Amino acid sequence: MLDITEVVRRSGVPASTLRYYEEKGLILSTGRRGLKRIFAPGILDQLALIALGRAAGFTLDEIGEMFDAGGEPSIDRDALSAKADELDDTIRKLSAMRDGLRHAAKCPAPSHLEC
Amino acid sequence: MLDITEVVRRSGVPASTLRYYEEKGLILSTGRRGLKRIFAPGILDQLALIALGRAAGFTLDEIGEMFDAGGEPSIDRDALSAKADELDDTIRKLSAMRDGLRHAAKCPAPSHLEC
DNA sequence: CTGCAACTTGAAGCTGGCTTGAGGTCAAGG
DNA sequence: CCTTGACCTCAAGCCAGCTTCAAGTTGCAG
Repeated sequence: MLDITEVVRRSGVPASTLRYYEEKGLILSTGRRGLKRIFAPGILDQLALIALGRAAGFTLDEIGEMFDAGGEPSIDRDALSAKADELDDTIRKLSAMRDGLRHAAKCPAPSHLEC
Repeated sequence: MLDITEVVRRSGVPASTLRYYEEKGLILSTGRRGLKRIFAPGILDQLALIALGRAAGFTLDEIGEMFDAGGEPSIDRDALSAKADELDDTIRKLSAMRDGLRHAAKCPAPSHLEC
């Protein structure tokens, strides 16, 4: 069991954000020591997952639909695989962009037109 | 040459957004017909590029640094390849997440713990 | 020449995702 | 037992990225 200070230290996520996520129902604190929130160790993976989802362009609400407050994937398998497909699409586009950038970075032609 | 109405129709990007992008210096209108902005045909690719960048998690300002208002990649090749590396990293993470989602969607175990 | 629909501008407003601030509460050290 | 300081709550504020609104042009149909 980790108190909030420890979670902040280990995850790098600010306490204000943890409270905000809890309020939104994305995470769950398992109790209090005095005033301080206490979290289960799994919170760390869960926060990593949320960060990942954000990087993937999902909103907090969408992430909330994909995983319950305990970090378990949603029961709605269809929704999950739809999100996976969305991700696949995003990944393909980003790969194209990355290749484009790398080419632009290397290509010695003064203007891109001359390639 | 396309007038703004045509650009809206073909790109799906609202006029208000086009004006906003122009104000920010991300795109350039090449003139006016009466009041109406006129754009070069390349604007369509450029808008696609901006959408891509946004999906990749770049801010409008970052996108503005990667490409000039004409849509040509920035001269700063180091910056471009740095962005490409960032993208690579993002892509790796998203792939991991996609695989996780797909697994969760398929795995028949009642709880994820039992895998 | 008149009307009017479609554009224009500039400013204000909205949403998502947090952060900040004022004022309160607790537990641990001295 | 009392101070201290880290946490608490609740409300307000902030930034990015747009959208909306009021009021003003303009080209074109009739």
